[in-house]
Amino acid sequence: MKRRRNRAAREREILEAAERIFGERGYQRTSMDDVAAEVGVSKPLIYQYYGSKDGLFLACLARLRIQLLDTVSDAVLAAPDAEDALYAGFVAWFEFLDDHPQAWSVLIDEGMLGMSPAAGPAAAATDEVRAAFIELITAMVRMNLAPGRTVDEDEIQIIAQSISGATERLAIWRSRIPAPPSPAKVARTLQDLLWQGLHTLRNP
Amino acid sequence: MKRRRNRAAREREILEAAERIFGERGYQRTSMDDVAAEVGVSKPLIYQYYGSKDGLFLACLARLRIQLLDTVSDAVLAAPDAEDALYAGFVAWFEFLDDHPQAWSVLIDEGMLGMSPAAGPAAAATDEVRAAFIELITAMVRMNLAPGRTVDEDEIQIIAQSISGATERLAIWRSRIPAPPSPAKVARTLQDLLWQGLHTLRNP
DNA sequence: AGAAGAACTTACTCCGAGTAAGTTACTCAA
DNA sequence: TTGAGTAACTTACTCGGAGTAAGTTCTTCT
Repeated sequence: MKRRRNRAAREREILEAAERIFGERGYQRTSMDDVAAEVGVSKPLIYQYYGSKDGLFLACLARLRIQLLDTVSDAVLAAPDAEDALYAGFVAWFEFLDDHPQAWSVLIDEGMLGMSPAAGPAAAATDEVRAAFIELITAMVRMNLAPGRTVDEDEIQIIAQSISGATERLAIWRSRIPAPPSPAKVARTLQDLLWQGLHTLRNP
Repeated sequence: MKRRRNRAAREREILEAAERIFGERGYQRTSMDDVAAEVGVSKPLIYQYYGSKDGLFLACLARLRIQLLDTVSDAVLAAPDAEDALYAGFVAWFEFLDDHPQAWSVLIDEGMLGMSPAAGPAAAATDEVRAAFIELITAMVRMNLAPGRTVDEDEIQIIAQSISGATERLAIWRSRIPAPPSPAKVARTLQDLLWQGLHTLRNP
């Protein structure tokens, strides 16, 4: 006869198992029965706590998102100036993903880059994660822009979206090749690529 | 009593219906029965011709990929110099996607950006599409690099991946906002952002 | 002790991918 | 022009996984 636990503890236990299994097999290949079996609990209990498969996945995503966003934000805020902030943000991003490979799997597996507009509630939450990053990037872009220049909102958005897309794709690329360049190397190349442009944007 | 058609004609008919329905509802929300009903044929026939849902989706993707890649390649090759090639490629990319919204849906809905590493055969084919673009971008990056500078392979890859990611994310962003900036505007901003950096990359 | 509610399970339904085994229309050789 | 052979097509399933109805058992608190 198995010992019962209170709800909060069980939820945590389920979440940890889900994070691990989603990380290993991806969203599609993970069944709720798998998670239930891993925790040693029956499926309906998970439904009671998380509502649906999407709900469970979202809960995993939320945790990881907070960790990642905090890590990057902290690095950015700790930087002495605008140029360093951008670089530090890049480094923090790639290092976090190196250090949390399973987190990464969850984030990309139709969590972060499965940007499918019509692919269920998970996609919506994913957009929320990304929106937070875009906001952070937008702030940095503003700080980095040539002083005294007027640059319109569209341009800032275009740049922020580009940087977001670039870092996401780079992360995926790095995770799939045998000997990826170091976070510092990637961050520096990105920095070199963008720095000049950010300071010399023509007016519209 | 329904008229039978030969295989090639039927395959084309199925492919067109699939492209439309996948475009409207996305991969997940489309069932093989839906497609079969749309064509007015039974499900096993589709399985006979395309093997699986992934197979059908892949076939759609292949067609679209060829169109998109051709369009962008043509624009790039027609440009008079390296700087224009990059710009022309960007414009062609965004214009194509504006003109083929349903194609676009298929491409991103875990087709192009549903980059899920473990999300089935479709993901693998998607990588193939992207690889072709990366190759094209790599060639352009080489042409655009500061003459006389030695830049290592890693750096070129990093830059190409960044540009690929940036354009993909920009495409998604544009498709989701009410009044997106014109292809020309986006292309020019990207060009301005990258041009300086490409020509002043430090050596490693 | 025993009532009340939280934690948990059994035993389903339903839907969609994929398939086995057959049936019907077309075609071409005699 | 007919019937053998084959390509086109269908009916009627299986199977697995998401989600649920209706309970049962443990725990706590008076």
